[in-house]
Amino acid sequence: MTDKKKIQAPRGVHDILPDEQKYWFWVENNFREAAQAAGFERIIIPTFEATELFKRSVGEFTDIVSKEMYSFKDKSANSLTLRPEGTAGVARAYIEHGMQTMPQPVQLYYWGPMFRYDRPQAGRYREFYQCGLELLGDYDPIVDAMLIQTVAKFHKKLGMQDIVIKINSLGTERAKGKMMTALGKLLERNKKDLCADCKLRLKKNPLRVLDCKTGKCREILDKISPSLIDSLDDESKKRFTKVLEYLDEMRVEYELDPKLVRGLDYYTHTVFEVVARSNEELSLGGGGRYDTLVKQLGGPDTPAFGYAGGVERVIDILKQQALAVPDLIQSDVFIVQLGDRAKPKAIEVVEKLELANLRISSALGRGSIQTQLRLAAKLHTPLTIIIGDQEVHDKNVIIRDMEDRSQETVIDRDMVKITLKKLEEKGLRVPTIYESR
RNA sequence: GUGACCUUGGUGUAAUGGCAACACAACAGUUUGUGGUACUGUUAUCAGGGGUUCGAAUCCCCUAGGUCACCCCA
Repeated sequence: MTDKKKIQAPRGVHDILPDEQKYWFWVENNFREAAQAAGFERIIIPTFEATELFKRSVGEFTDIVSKEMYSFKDKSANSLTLRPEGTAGVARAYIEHGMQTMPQPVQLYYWGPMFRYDRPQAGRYREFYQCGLELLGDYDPIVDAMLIQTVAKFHKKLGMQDIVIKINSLGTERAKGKMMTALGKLLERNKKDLCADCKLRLKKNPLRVLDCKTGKCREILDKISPSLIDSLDDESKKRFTKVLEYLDEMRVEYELDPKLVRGLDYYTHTVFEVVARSNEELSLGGGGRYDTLVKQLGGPDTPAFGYAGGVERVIDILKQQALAVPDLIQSDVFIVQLGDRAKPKAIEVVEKLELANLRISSALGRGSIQTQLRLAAKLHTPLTIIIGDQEVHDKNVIIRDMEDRSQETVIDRDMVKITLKKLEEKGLRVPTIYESR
C-alpha cells in the first residue's frame, strides 16, 4: 500500500456491481427464455478471433473495422482482434464445425461482451454486452419474420413500452448495388443542399447519407426515399412483401423505414432495428439477412438471418421507464449464531441446508444477534435460523419468518424439511433450467 | 478522431486563495438471546503529476477518467 497511484478502469469499460445485477439477470433470463422458446440453442464463441475474420465479414471500410477494432499481435505474431460483434464468429463456427450437415436451419443464440474502440458516451462503451440470435441455412421469408417475432417477444417479456421495430429491405446483393447507384444519382442532383458531412458520405458510401439527422438532408431524403423501394428488383420486393405479411399474421408491430440501412457490409434483403420511442437516436438492437457471408468466409452457400441487441441500452430503457424488475433473493435462509458453542452447530446446519439445494447466507464472524438480524433484514432473506447455546443443548433450532416475525422451534431432525415447507408456502423456490416445468 | 463542460470520503453534495463541511452508507458501541427506529464514535494527504503563491480543493499546465455534441453504432 505504499504506492499511492490509484489504478482506474480503462476508458469506456465499466463494472457491473451487485446492485445492478437484478437488471442483468432479468434481461439475460428473458432473452434466454425467448430464444429457447423459439428453438434457438446457445453457442459460446471466443472473445477474440483472427483479425482477418472481421475484415472479411464486417467489411474493411466500415467504421467498425477501420477505426474501432481492438487488434493486437500475440507472441506468434498472429493478428488477433477482440470481437466487435458476434455474427462473424458464429458464421466462422458454422463453417468450422460443418454445421451444414446438421438439420437446417441452425438456430443459435449468444450473450457476451463485445469491444469497440470508440469515444464513450451515453449508451456507448468500449466493452459492452450484446445478446444475439442467428438463424443459418434457411432463405424462406418466414424465418425472417419468426426471428423478428422472437425479438419482439423478448422486449415484451421485459415489459418494455413504446418499442418499435423499424424494417426495410436492401434487396439482393445486386439490387443493393443498384440501389446505391440510384441513390447516388438522386443525391448528386441535390448535392448543393446537403450538409458538409453528407457531401463526404456521398463519395464514400451513399447509403450512409440516409442516416443523416440534419434538417435539410432529412427533407431531401423524405422526398427521394420512397422511390428507393421501387428500385428493388421484383424478386427482392416480393420477398420483402412476404416477410411483412408473415409479420402481420404474427401480429408483430413494425414500421416501414425506407431510410434504414445498417453499418455492416454483409446485410442484404431484410434489415431491422429495435428502438424505443423515447429515444429513437439510440437503437436497442438490430439485425438483418446475410446470405453471402458464410460463402464469403469460405463456407458453403448458406443464407442466414440474425439479430444483436445492446444489453446496456435495454437496461437503460428499463430504468428510464421505471419498469418493475423483480428483486433478487440472494439467499433463502440466514443463519444467526450466538456465541462460540453455537458456531460448530451453525456450520452443520449450513451444510445440511446446502445439501437441500438452498442458498444460505450468514455472518458467522459477528457476535450480536441484532447485528445479524439487521443484516438478514437488509438482504431480504425470507427465513432466519437462530442457534444459541440453548438450542445446542436442546438439539433444536429456531426458524424465524422474517416477514411476520413468527418463530417456531423445531428439532434438528425436522429442520430441513420444515425450512423447505415454509419456503414453498411462500412460493419462493424458483425452478432452475434443469428442473422440469 | 474533433469540440465543450466536469472529477472533493464507499455514494450524493458544500466550501471559489486562509483550520475540508453535511447527509446517507459502512464499521464499532449503547445492548453475548431477537431486525429496517434512536443516540455516540470511527472512516478524505480534495482523480494523478507538475507549476504560481507566505498559503491551493479553489488559479495555470500536463496526464487519466466522466458527461454532452459531432462522427459512428449495440
